[in-house]
Amino acid sequence: MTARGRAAARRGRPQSEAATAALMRATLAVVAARGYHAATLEEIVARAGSSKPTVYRRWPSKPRLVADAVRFALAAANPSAPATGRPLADVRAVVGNVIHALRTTPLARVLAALVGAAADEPALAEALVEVERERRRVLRAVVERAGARDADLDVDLVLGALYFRVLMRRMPVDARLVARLTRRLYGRSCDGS
Amino acid sequence: MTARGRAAARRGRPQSEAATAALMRATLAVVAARGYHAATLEEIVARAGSSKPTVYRRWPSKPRLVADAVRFALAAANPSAPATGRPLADVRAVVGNVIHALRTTPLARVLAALVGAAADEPALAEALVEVERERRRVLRAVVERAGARDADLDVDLVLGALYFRVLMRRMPVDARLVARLTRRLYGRSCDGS
DNA sequence: CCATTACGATACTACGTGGTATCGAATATA
DNA sequence: TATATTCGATACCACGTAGTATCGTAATGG
Repeated sequence: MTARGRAAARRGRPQSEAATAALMRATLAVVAARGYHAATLEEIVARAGSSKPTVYRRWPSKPRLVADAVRFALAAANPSAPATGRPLADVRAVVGNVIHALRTTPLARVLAALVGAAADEPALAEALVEVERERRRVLRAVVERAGARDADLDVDLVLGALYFRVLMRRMPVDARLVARLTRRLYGRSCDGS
Repeated sequence: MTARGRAAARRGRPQSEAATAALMRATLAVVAARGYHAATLEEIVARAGSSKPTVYRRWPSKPRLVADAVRFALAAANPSAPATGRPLADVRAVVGNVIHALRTTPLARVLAALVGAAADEPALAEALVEVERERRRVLRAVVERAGARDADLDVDLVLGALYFRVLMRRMPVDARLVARLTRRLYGRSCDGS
């Protein structure tokens, strides 16, 4: 995704993986703080203790840099689905993971930036859909086991409610949403186990 | 919101309301087509058959222009809540209105642009929250009558699922979602009427 | 008819910023 | 040691565009 092909240990100085990781982190932080367009390469590079040429040796453009930074963030915040044998507990765990990521990482603000910039930059639209697909894959598995008749709809409901709060209402997500959501959708008065 | 105060019918040539409306429509169209940042005043003005000075006589900046354009769009697409006496029909009607607006107006793409730019431009964040509040006011009334225990949560679920599809999954909303949503949340197997 | 204000057209300024070129130093292979 | 490639620093260019200034003209009120 970033370095050039692993063709038999090339000659000169190798690319610094530390610099790459620092750039990913700095990109996320600056995009989260300023939004996509107001995030400047200058600030990203300064924060990473790196330089613009180092960026452009890895990524061909700003949108591609940001798109990879988003994938980098997701990989660290989307653990695979648990399977404890208690379906409701699994749902609560996954929903809790999403909420925790939205509360404690810059991912929420970064996604907001992506949603707006996706119209302009195809690379960002692609990254956005990938993020959604990965989240969906994990959540769908547990809501199916919880007895959902229309698992796709349930995923839209759960993720939708969470992102709606963050992106449109612009209010922090509350950890108690885990209980409210699971009770509403899989509570004792309806089906579910 | 745009013209100056109605202080005793001032002297010279009055501001053209036709030009104002044309600018609102053109702003919505261009922001929908290009996103917030790539939407240029030049293109908006050309499309409206107007000029930049005419814009800046009404709004002090681009974000304020776009913010008012969003309010303008919402006013045309958010009818007040019906009260037919049949709660489920009322819910279906309001959800159907939202879906219809998302399908047939540029509002969806405009909101996507707003979500991203809101981090940068306070005026857009304000407009975004206002749009959400108006939608919520209407929808909340009908879901309360439909017997929702936690009306705020239900509004988040319904609007969240719809906007989630549009903003993050980037797929068109389907008119059949009305039935799937209302059945899932207020269907016969649970409470509801 | 005169003063006032808005109109659309056009040219222009000011500024930010993505991206490139060029440096000397560092780190790798052969 | 020679060669290749990366590193961070810095300066620079090219470009787009928000916003302003200045036109001559059109529409209102006094």
